Amino acid sequence: MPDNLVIVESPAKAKTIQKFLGNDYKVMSSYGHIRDLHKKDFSIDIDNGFEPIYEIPSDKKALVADLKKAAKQAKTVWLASDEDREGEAISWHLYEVLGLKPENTKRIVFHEITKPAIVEAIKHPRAIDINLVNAQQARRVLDRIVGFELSPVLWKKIKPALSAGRVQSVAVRLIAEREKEIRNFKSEPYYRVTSTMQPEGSQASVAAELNTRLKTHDQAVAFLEACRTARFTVGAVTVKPVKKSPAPPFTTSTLQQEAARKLGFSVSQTMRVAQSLYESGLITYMRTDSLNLSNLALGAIGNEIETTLGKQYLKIRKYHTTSKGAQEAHEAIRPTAIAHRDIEGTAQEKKLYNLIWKRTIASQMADAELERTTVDIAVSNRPEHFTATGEVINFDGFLKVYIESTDADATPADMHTLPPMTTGKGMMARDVTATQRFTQQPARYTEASLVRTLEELGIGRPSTYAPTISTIQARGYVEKGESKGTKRDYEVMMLAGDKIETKRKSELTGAEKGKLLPTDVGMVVNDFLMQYFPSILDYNFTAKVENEFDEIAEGKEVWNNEIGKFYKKFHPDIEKVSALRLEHKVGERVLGNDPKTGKPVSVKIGRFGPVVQLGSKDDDEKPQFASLQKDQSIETITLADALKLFEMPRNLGKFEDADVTVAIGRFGPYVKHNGKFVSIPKTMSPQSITLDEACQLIVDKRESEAKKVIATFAEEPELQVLNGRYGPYISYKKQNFKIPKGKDAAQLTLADVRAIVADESNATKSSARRAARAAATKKPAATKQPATRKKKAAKA
DNA sequence: CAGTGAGCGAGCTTCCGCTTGACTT
Repeated sequence: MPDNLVIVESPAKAKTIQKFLGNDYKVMSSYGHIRDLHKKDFSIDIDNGFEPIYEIPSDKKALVADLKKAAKQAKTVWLASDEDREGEAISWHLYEVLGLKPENTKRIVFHEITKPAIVEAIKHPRAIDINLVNAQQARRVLDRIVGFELSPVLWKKIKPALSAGRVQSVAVRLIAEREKEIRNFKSEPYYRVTSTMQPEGSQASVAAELNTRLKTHDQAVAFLEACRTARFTVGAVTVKPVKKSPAPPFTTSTLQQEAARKLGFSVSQTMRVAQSLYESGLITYMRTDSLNLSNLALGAIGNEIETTLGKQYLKIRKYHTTSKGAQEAHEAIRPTAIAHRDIEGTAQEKKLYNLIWKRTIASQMADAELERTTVDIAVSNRPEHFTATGEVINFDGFLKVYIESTDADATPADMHTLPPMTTGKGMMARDVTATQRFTQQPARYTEASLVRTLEELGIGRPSTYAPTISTIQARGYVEKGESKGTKRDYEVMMLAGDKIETKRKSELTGAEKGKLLPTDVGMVVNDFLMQYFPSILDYNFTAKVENEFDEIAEGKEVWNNEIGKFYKKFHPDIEKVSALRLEHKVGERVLGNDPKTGKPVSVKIGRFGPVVQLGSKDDDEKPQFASLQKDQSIETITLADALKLFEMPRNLGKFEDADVTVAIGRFGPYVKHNGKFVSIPKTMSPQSITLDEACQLIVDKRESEAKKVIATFAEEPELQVLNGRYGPYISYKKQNFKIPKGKDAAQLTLADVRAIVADESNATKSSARRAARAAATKKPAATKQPATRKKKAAKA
């Protein structure tokens, strides 16, 4: 047993450091925090200075026992967790739990996993910084107080199992407020005027645009009329050098953004792939807010650029973070060996690695030098003028390797040159076009753009961006989905030759895919929290408490006092709001009265989501309830639409002596007959479907069911060849397998099928399991009702 | 992807940050 025990946070890191330190050291990992507040209890002694009550979670007990044993055998224990608030606390918990002694415990830190950095760190040990630890305890206790006092208020006033917290509630607020902006947005039309011109005596064509937008149809027509007889002359020609600089190397949030834009990865997908690259030793740590690259890495990158591209492409740069609250315990995300351009791995791993490689290289490359030419073209009978621009790259610099993407809809940087034009030269307009455009509504958040905004606000940490997005979906506050656009007409007027031609065209506007949309529950919870707890939802709340944590870390404030001050203000609000007696349920909207019965109709959040209610609970008769459909919302539903929901279930009549009923279930409208269900296709509506149509659906379903089983085998009842929506497949113990191309499903023998199952399960085991896991974590977000979902999960 | 289909008076639910692992009834 070596004399020295080194404890780091991550096992992959431990492996690397073990190599650097050799046999005199044993390097182990704590796997993050080893101790925390109890999972289920409040675990804060309010009356006793907010003393936290810690426990070692059951899944960490074996690990802690191992660490304890190793610590006993070592002469010196080196606590090498990260140099930030959380890392310091991890070291402190280790010190306490392992029963270490000051004389044989050393605290060391490094910001990069390189041999020189580790060796240097060993030379400069220090003691645990208890002020920094206390700042972490304050952070932990504050989050627990906010989360565990606020959430029960929501259970009581809105719906069980909801949650609120310093980070997630602000994330929901951003999405909810953006949606309100969009709902209130009034699009204004305007006219954009473009022209294809050609210098006199030349065949070259020049794309030019008018320097102002025209407001109305009449103004656009008047302008085109003027152009009919106008002369066009080149005015000022300006040539300006333009420099472009590369983007800094990746942090967690910029990696998530670029992987979303360039590769279409979700935030959690990016982290999963990055984790596997990290574990294979291919990239540095993937949860970081640092832009720093180690000197060792800079040397290697410089060498790579110089030898493959040439010295003129090299420019070593030091980037400094500007993001709020960055703790910079690691390096930026980079390849561990820059000479490796390509790696072995899955397609996703290759793509993500390639992205990281390019970004890292580009960050140390020379600026691109461009020349931008702007030509003004005067219109003889109008004050406005056209402008044509051209761009030439004189030196491509970093553009040779990497161009950062933007969120704006793909507008490729159209690099083009202009033909020679000098002041005074005449221009011919081949055509002049006025196109009606509309001011654009604000864009909804994507996962990645939400992460960017949270980071800008200093809310959340690299390790929590992906989990936060999962949480707000799992709670049903937000859904990832498409918003159907609306069709909009616009006009295009074109002057060609002597004629002005007007065309009407139409486009789809506001259609978005993969965007984060607030649900009714999300909206109601946000409104509620904004009304009663605005200080917690304040975008600056985190920044403010971070300042206090900094004071604690510097030893200027005592953490218990700071939490005490907060609690004194916060807790009475909780008491007050819990005791409120509200006339209507939170978020309830009264739509009017049912014309038939005169009873009131209202919409609100029920136990299982948004419902419409007919009648009041004070009536003699019990009120009737019906769930809102997926595309309906509490805020926008009309009385007429709400009343329609009560028409379900409808009894259409009898078929083969059994009732045929129509209803709307979790997965849309369906026909029920004799205990069997058939989905109603989108082309029909549950309100208008006839008995004949319904019977047809039932018969069709029977037919496809009959065709479903292609082959079964007496020897293996669980093995079947079935006909699915996407063609024939093999089903075996709840798993499905593709049938290889070129084989006739009906002709397969038992041996064939067994071979396919054996082969497929061997070949795709890891990826299939990974996919299953992804689906399992994703599902809760997609379905609407938590209660039924849980039952299912338990069964499965 | 391979098939699902309710209830609105049981119970329990929840935070943020560190880190990876993964029973077979």
